[in-house]
Amino acid sequence: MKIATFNVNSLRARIDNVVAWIERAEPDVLLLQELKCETAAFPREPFEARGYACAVVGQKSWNGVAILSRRGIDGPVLERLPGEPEDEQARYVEATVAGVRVAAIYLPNGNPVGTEKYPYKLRWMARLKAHARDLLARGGPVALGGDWNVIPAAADAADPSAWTEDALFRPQTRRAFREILHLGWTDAFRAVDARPHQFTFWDYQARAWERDDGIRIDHVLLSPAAADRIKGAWVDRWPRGQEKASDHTPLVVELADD
DNA sequence: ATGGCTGTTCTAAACAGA
Repeated sequence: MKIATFNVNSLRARIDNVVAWIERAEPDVLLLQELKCETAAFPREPFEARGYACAVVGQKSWNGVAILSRRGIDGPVLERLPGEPEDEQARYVEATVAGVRVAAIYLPNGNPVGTEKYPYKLRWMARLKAHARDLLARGGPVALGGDWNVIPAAADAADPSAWTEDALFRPQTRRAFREILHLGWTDAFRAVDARPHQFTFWDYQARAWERDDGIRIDHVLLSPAAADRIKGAWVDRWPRGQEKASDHTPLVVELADD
């Protein structure tokens, strides 16, 4: 089963790119972030026509996440991360696909540090940690995939010195990410690929893509029962080189079928 | 560097992203 995560930076602006990539890569499950559209405006037709069921949590203008699956979607569908009921931002959706519990997450960016945005990011990570512990307690295969907005280590940035005070790389951010890993999760990409500088995001500015000046911030974390089934994990750089590309590119994780 | 791009939007001399 191929599970992919892709921050599309507006699905309506990117629909041709996303459909072209699906036809090329044929993921079984696609976790989308930054839909930038309301749930009712989600373009289901091109996906359903290709056999994908859709679980969508959208929001006007910003955020928005979805799970697309060509192996069906089973409930219960969880449409928000527990722990802060007043949080209205569309950043979490979780459902079951072929016996695997999968979540699409869009973790807050947190910049600029020094505003309310950074504490919100840290609270969101604490909520995710608590929920990740509950998910592990169930014992089954789980994949938490998405735009984590975390650079885990210096090897995950072309120029780590440029990110030292950034919300994506501050020690507090990396510590919160490690706390989740240490519950028993596996960074699927790092489990199979030790090479530095394997990026999933390149800024639109300053010819960052052409200079390979990127960061690795899109991740799939696997529970032990899922990690035992890893067949491969790779970054697919093809979409980032296309016209009208998102600033992110997909990460794909392949799990052995039961 | 109040820089650099790209998207959505109360079409902005704005705001957010990362």
